[in-house]
Amino acid sequence: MPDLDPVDIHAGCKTVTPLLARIGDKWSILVVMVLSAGPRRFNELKRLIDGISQRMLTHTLRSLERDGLVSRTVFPTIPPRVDYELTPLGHSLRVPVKALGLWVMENKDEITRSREAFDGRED
Amino acid sequence: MPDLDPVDIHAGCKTVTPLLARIGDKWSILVVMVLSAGPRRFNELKRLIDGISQRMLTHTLRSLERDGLVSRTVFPTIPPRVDYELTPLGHSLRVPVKALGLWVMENKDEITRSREAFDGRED
DNA sequence: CGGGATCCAGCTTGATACTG
DNA sequence: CAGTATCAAGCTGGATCCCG
Repeated sequence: MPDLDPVDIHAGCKTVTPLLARIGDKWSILVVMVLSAGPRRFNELKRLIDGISQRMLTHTLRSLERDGLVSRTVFPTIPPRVDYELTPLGHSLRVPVKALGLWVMENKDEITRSREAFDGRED
Repeated sequence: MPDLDPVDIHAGCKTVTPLLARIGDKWSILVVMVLSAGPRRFNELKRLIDGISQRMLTHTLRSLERDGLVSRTVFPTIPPRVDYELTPLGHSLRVPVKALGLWVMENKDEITRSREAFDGRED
């Protein structure tokens, strides 16, 4: 499959890039990976994810929930308890993301060297 | 490989997320995919990539070049001619990106439905 | 032709304070 | 405990003009 048709390329990228942008934001992948071990409560996530603010954790979880990657379960107790868990869709996303992660691990040194070479030849 | 260690997860994500953010920007994937068919000149790319501004094409190409995904060749003719081409590293990136693209194609309907359901239950 | 320089609007992220 | 509200800073992307 040569996929050389510019129209196809555009159509394909317009659907893929938004997802890449979504999971490329500052915290989404981290949240997904932490949740891959099992359900977690809000403050549990906040503790496990070093450096995230309350606001950004809320935002990230809302976005993931909206896309159907994470489910939110409220226990009407006092104090309130809310569990977040990866949906099957969320779990399935880990497969291609891990493939990309593997690519990065295999090539990050080359990328680093390329950057240093590029930055070095600024006269 | 259970990868349940929070430290490992953090370490892994801190290396993967920056790349995701890079190729998740507005134009990078599109440029890479168009270049996968072979080398192109600057204005050729600008014509092929609908809607990109001169500034963003320059920026995107510079970033990709810095990371070693794209090579830049200048022909000292008049008028000047500059060819951009995917490096072997750039070509290899297409594999995991296509895997992610496939995941999106398979699940975009479910994502769309989830979003509509989520937005619908805003009271 | 292939850019660089400048300016600006909008979005993303974070700090902080408050609430049921 | 699990958020919401508000504000501010920084970054991204686009429009426009200029240049060898």
